[in-house]
Formats: sequence, structure tokens, C-alpha cells
Amino acid sequence: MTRKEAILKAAIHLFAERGFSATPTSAVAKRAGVAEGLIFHHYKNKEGIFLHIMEEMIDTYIDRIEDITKKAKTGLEAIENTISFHFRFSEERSREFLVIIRDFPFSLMEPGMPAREIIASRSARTLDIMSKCIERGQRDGSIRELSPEKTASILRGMLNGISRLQMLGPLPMPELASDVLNFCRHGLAR
Amino acid sequence: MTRKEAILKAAIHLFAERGFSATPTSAVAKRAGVAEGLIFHHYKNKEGIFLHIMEEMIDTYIDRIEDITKKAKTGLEAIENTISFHFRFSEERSREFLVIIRDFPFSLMEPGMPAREIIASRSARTLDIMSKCIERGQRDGSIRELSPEKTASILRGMLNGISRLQMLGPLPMPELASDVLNFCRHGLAR
Amino acid sequence: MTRKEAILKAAIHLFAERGFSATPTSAVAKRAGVAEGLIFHHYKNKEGIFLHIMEEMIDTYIDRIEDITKKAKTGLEAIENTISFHFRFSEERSREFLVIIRDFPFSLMEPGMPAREIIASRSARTLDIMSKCIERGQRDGSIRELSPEKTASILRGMLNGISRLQMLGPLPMPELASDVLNFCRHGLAR
Amino acid sequence: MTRKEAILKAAIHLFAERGFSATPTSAVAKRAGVAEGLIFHHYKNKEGIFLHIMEEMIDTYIDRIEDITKKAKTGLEAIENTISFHFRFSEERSREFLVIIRDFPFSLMEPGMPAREIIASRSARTLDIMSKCIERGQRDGSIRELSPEKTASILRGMLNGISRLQMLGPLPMPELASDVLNFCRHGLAR
DNA sequence: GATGAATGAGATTTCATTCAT
DNA sequence: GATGAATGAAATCTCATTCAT
Repeated sequence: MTRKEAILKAAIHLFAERGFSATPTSAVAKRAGVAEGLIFHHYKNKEGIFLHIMEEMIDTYIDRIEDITKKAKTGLEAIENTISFHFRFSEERSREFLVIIRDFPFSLMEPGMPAREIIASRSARTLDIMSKCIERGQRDGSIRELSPEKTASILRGMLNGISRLQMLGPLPMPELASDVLNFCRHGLAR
Repeated sequence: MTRKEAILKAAIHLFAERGFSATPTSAVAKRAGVAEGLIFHHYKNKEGIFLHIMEEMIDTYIDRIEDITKKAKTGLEAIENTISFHFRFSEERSREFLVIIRDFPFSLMEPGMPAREIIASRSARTLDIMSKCIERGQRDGSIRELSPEKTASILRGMLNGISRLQMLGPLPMPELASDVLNFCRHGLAR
Repeated sequence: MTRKEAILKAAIHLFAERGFSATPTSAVAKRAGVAEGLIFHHYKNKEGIFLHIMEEMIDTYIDRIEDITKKAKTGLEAIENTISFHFRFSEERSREFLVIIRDFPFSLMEPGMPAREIIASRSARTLDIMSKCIERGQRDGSIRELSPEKTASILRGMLNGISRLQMLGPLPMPELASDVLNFCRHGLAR
Repeated sequence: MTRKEAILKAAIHLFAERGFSATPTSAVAKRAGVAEGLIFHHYKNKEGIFLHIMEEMIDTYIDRIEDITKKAKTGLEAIENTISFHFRFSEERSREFLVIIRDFPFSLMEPGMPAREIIASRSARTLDIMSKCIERGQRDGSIRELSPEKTASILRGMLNGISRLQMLGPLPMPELASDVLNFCRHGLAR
């Protein structure tokens, strides 16, 4: 593992645990076993690390749901697979997931920030994929009449909201994957 | 308006706009037109202000959904009214809403913190109310067979997630209230 | 002496000795016997201290030469008195003088900086006063034909350049005041 | 152009533009298109580059005024030619000129520093050359009675001060060369 | 209740310089 | 000669909080 990777790994661990803004770069350096300056040599900014983590994760997420939805036989099945995948993914990569749902540094999102464009485009892409699945489901008869765009937004909000509740809520949460699946099937199906 | 209220108002405004951790107490004092020390005289902590805002808001939210659900004729209607109310409330009190969904100071939530208990109890209360509605709906035949507790969690996750997407997402969002309602009706109804 | 004044005094001493950019704020705080944070409480910036020193000094300088030139009987005498004053002043307030001729933080001067306007206006004012004296001298016959504006610039450049050479040059310098006076008299007089 | 020269050229450009201390070696390396380490391989220090630039420039300056003053017919003419040359040179080599008048790193000048000796000797040499011209002018009758050493200092202070005002002042400056010449002619001539 | 000067711990970042390759 | 990862010291600035008045 290169030092650059070590920094990344340490950052993911700590950001997931304490949150981005509550984690000083000194802690990241310490955990990675490198000099603090090296962080800035490789990532320029503290935000640079965050961005790197987020981009990598979201891009993987998008690649995977693109793949998954393509392979589904119906539009409804594509959505179902996406939902199942979401829960699997949020467990597999729970650390990275936590990093970005815990405390998102909204300073990155102020108009004009380059990060905003990156995030916006990824967000749009995810919504678009799900929208397309819904339209497909409407054509193949597996999904009833409803606005594809709005429903995609609802599903995305739901998935992220539930993950947030599960990972950060004060109460212990049961597994919800299959219930969400069931709920959405009824919500969408003809 | 007393000085104490002025501080609260200023804090809500600024926390909503920039986030809790990005807002220095000096900015709150300035906007409220008071000396910085007064904040600590009245609220003890910076977190004290946050807690105050959050408690007041959540308690109002709970009071209102208790009221609303009681008045509904069926369990399903109770849930529907809750959903409608959620969107109305998040608009009416969008500032306070933003405060707590923007960047929640998770340091408050570490085990042992007194705030954790407060938040946990409120969270449990909300889930409980919705759970009860679902059970009621199952008894009165308006809601199909599904786990009341899990479904309540799903609905809460969904509502919060969608509000977060609407208020903080990088993309402009259409009104989703009626579509959410429609989606949930199908998701829940027999 | 208030703490604010103590900071100022310490800063003048250290900036004069080591230069603005080579003096850390920690050194200023230490010498002033205050916490480092207090510097920023009172002056906002490290540059804020510099600006404060400079403004006070230049404004005094301007006030004094305005006064002095008014009292002179001829235009030439007004210029002579200004030159004499310059050397007296640069001795009297040699610390502050050093501060601003040693290493001027030119970042302050980038177009758009508010400090630039302040400095530019003061610089223009000084040139204007001397210009007017020359014009007056031309009317009263004590000064020969030459461009008032350009000559004012020459004199200002000369005075500042000589002070710089005296205060910062690597060689020991003799007193130059009376020789400068003599030189300029011949340079200007009819 | 060798890499070593590329570094020098980049340094001159950047030091002139932003100042010595505000220019990081990383910026020099980037602009020169070389690795940062190479700078230290060739110049040992950041100050090493500065010294190199300064020495080369001052030595050229001295060589040229030595030459010029030798060719003059009278002492006064020698001084006049030096003044004219100064303004020509400061335009021709404005970058290097800026480098050393912008922010001179006075750490180099602390007693005991080897650079101090270099600078002091050059400074003395320049003053000496001009002193000699004045003495010569007094012998040949072109220059009136005045202290050669002090007048040389005055002239040097004036020339550097005016260049500084022209190049770094906040106000736009007209051409001053011929006016300076005229002013000095009157200041010096019998 | 109210002020605001004062503190001090800590955070991010910069940067000259070294050194293994 | 040439690279660029790596260091570590230091610098500026922020900010919650305290406390004398």
C-alpha cells in the first residue's frame, strides 16, 4: 500500500467514525503513519480527500446500477434490483457510505464550486437511470402510470433516507431491505 | 422580542443557511445584535441553542401528528395525513427543518450524551405513532399485511430523505407531496 | 497602556527590526504579553496591524507637511521646509518609518484591495501638496520653470530613496539632510 | 536553454511579479518545467537564486556605468550619462530590477551573512564611481563645490527611490528621465 | 441581564529542503 | 543530472468559552 492509499484509508475510517469536519487532518496523518504535510502534497485540500472518496464511491455505485438495470428482464425488476443492490452496497462499503451521509461539507456545494458540478452531474445521472427504468416498466407493463422523474426522486430520497436512519439514527434498526422491496413493489406495480 | 429570542432567531437563520458547525457564535451574536457573551449566559453552550431549536421543532411535529392521526377515520388516512402534514410542515418551518437536516452535530449523539436520550426518545415516539397507525389500518382493513415497525421506519426514512433531497440536493426538485402520497397509498393499501 | 496599544507597540518594534513578513504574529503576541488570539480580535488580520501603523504615520506626515508648507513665505521655502521635516520625521519616528520602507507587503496593493485605495489616495495627496508648492514658487519667482507634477514625483522618490538607503543600506551613512537641502535648492531655484 | 537557465528565467519572472518571499520554489519549478528538487541541486538555496540574479544584474550595472563614465568628456556629463543609463537600464531589465526593489530579503543583510559583504562591496563600488565623477567634475569646472561622497549617496538614493516609485507606486507615473536629468544638472552645475 | 476583551487550544495549510531512486 | 515523494516546522487564523465589570 502506498502512502497515498494509506492516507485515503485512514481518512475513510476516521471520517466515517467521527465525521468529516470533526476529524482533523492531524488525526488522519497520525493514523496513516505519515507526516501531515503529505496529505496536502497528495490531495491539496482536506476537501480533496473527501471529494476523492465520494467520487470513487458514487462512480462505482453508478457503474453497478447501470450494469444491474441493463440485465433486468422488466422495468420493475430493474428497480427492484437497484434497491437490493443499494442495501448490499451500503453494507459492503458502509465506511464510505457513512463518510458521505454523516456530515456532508455543504461548503462544497455553494454555487460556483467545481465540486458542485461533479455532484450535480452524478446525482442527475442516478436519477436518470432510475427514471429510464420506470419508463421501461411502463412500456413493458410491469409498472403503473406515475411520473417517472418524480418517482425516481422519491425512490432516491427513500433509499438515502433509510440508509441514513439505519446508520446514524439513535435507535437500533432491523434489516429493512426486503420490506423496502416489498413496499416499493406495491407502490410501483400495476 | 427579548434578547434571548433574538439570539434564537438569528441562530435558526444562520444554522439553516450555513450549517451548525460552520456558523460561529460570533456571527449569531452579530446578527442578533447582542454581545457574544450573552449567548452563553442564556444557552450555556453552542449546542444548547441547537438542542433548543431541535427539541422545540420535534415536539411541535410530534404534537401535530398525534393530533392529526387521532382525527383520521382509518389507519391509512392517518398515515396519509401524516405525510401531507410532513410536507406542509417542512415548508412552513423550512428554516428549522434545514437546521437539523443540514449538518447534524453527531458529537451530540455519542453514547452517554444527555442529548442522545432526548433525540432517541423523540425518534422512538414518532416511529411509535406511525406504527400504531399502521396497526390500526390493519385492523380496520385499510392497510395490508406488513410489519408495522419496519414500515414505520421506512416511511420515516423516506420522508426525511426526500426532504433532504429537496432542500439540500444540487438539483432543482419538483413538488413531490402528492406523488409521495400516491406512492405510499399503493405501497400500503390492501 | 491598553492591550491593544501594547500589541501595536510590539508590532512596530518587531516589524521595524525584522520586517513585516519575517515577523510571526506569535512574536508580536509574546512581546506584547498577550494571547495571540487577541491580535486578531483587535486587528482582524496581520495586515490589519500593518495598515493601522501605516495609516497613522502617513496621516500624521501629511498633516504636518500641510501645516509646514502653509507657513512658508515662498514656494521654495515650503519645499525646503518639507525636506527638512522629512529628515526630522524619519528620525523621530524611525521605527514606523522602517516598518513601511523595509518590506512593504505588496499583496495589499493588488488591484481591488481596499488598502490600495487608501495608499493611493495618500500618495496622491502628498504629491499634490508638493506640486502646489512648486506652482506657488513659480508664481512668486522662487522656483524656475519645470513641471510641478514631475518635479514633485522626483522629490518624493528622492526623499524616500535616501531614507531607505540610510536606514537599510549596508553601508554607514553620513547625515544628508543639509546636503539634500542644498542640492534641491540649486535644482529648483531660478 | 539548459534546465538551470530555465529555472533562473522562471524565478526572475515570478520574483518580479509577486516578490521573492511570496514566490514558493514549487511555483518556480512548475514554471520552469522541472522537478522542484532540481532547484536545490543547482542553486542550493532559494536565496541562492536571488543572489545569483542580483549579483549578475548589479555587476552588469557597474560594468556599464564604469564604461559610460570613462567615455564622458566632463564630470557632469559622466553623471548625466549615468542617470540616463539608469533609466534605460531599469526599462531594459525591468524584471530583474523589480526583483531586487520589490521585496528585498533583509535576512540576507544581517551582519555576518556572506551576502552582506557582496552587497556592501557593490554598493560601495557604485557610490565610489559616482563620487569620482563628481570630483572630476569639480576639477574640470563642470560641477560646483559640494561633498562628492554625500552627493553620490543623494544621487543613488534618488535614482533608486524614483525607480521604486515608478515601478511599485500605486499611481501611474509619467516618464521622468529627462526631468531628473534637468533637475540634477541644476543641482550640480556651477 | 449584558458587555466585549481576553484566552488558549487547535485547525488547516504552506513551504523550503532532503533524499532515495 | 533529474525526479518527486516525503518531511516537519512554522505560520496565520478561528472560535467556543470565560470572566471582570
